[in-house]
Amino acid sequence: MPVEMMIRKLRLHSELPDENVEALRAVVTPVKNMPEDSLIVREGDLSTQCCVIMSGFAYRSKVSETGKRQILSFHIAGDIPDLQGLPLKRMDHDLTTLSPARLGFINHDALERIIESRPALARALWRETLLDAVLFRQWIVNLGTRSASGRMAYLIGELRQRLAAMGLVANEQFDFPITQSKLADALGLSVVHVNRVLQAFRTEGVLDFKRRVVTLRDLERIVELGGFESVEEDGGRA
Amino acid sequence: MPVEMMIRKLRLHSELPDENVEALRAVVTPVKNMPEDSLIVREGDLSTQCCVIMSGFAYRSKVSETGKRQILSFHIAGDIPDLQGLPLKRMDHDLTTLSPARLGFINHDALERIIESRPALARALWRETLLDAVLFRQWIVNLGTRSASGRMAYLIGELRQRLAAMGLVANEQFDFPITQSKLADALGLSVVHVNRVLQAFRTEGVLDFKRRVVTLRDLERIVELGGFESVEEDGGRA
DNA sequence: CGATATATTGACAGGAGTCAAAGAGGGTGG
DNA sequence: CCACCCTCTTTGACTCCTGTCAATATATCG
Repeated sequence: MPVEMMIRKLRLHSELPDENVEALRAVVTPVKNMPEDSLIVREGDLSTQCCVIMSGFAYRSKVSETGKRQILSFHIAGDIPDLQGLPLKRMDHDLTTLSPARLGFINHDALERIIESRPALARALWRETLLDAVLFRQWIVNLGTRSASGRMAYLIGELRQRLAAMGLVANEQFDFPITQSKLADALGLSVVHVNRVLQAFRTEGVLDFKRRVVTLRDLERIVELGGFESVEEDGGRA
Repeated sequence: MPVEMMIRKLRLHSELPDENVEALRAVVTPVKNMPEDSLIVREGDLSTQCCVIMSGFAYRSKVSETGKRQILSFHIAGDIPDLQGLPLKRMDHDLTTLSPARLGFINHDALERIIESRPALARALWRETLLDAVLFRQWIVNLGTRSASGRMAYLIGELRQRLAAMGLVANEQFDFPITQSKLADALGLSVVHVNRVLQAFRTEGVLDFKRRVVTLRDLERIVELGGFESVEEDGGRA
């Protein structure tokens, strides 16, 4: 049951009665398989449903008027990357698969109906969209205050933590099928420089980024370089 | 009635019955005057109330482990900059006054009580927190894709638009009492370079940043430099 | 009118971008 | 099974935007 990832993540952040969880589970439509680089929703679209990542990766991005694409965030199994579309409707960015992915969908009308009578669920979803914003703020700090290698280390560190919470890290190694060009778009760097940073990490034994798989060789250094600090340990719960 | 700014902003983004607005107005406590550079809430705090800016400016910031402070956003009259504290409770960043400011406060318990029976209001607040996230995403694009002057132009352009929506821009001129050092922290640049950019803008007749007041001399250029595009014209309404 | 914060300048250094070309990998079709 | 192609990665040379350091000028304020 791949919906479990989503449930797991929600319950990591909010207390939820079983009944609410069941109601939510019931409105997730059958899974759809999508190849990599498929646009799920486009900036400007009016959303009528939101998507649940069952497996694989997705990313949100925007292109600035300068023509450069900025990747805003990466999403993993369990995430609902366009949940904010429920209240906002109009998408302010694109959502694309990074790898082949299995997606579930939740129709907005159906979701509205079930949260109407379930305040705890409504609140949990609100919190979920705000935890998203927490990551954006951290990303701003990352872009604004760190050097190229620091940014890269931070990205890997954050990803590792989120994947670990979903049980997707084994032996300090995880799947992350991304090109250096997309890394560059996420970090606000040039492809060439991303390559240089990765090379350095490899030769210095910090981490290895081969064949869609990241291997963390010196977690200590990564945490240090990325100035990474643990987040959402309690999901901000009171 | 300085609460009107907040009401005005909410209604710009969401349809709200008069009754809801009255209920909301009723829970805003009397205004408190704060001098500039006063910390309103600190990272790590558990919020029990949220604040409404009646007049003046505030900013949200985080310090990265490198010791550098990153300013995440600026807030103006009408904003509720820590609204996300209602569902999240634990603050992930600081909130500080940029200028002397008049603030109102809304107790969380009181707010919970009034939104419990007013779904439209609850939804409006949810949307408000998400519009905040829209701005964060744009800021990520700004930091990740633009040059120093582009970032500066974008900041000014965004601020102008938000101030204009609150009726705080006259003759392409508005109050913005900030030091170059804080601008640097917001833009991810050094103070020296911020100074250079501002100098250039001044001599090229793009804009003037004197004595806490910004004068836009060539809006065309600013929009062009900042690649600024209009947002929240409809607040994302369906 | 000092005292302190802020703004401004100049010289210099260096991280990251750009350009261009060469390798590697991974598919695909014959 | 190999040749070919296309995308992605890697390298090297060179440029330049932005940071750093340090000194000076200007504001602001009690």
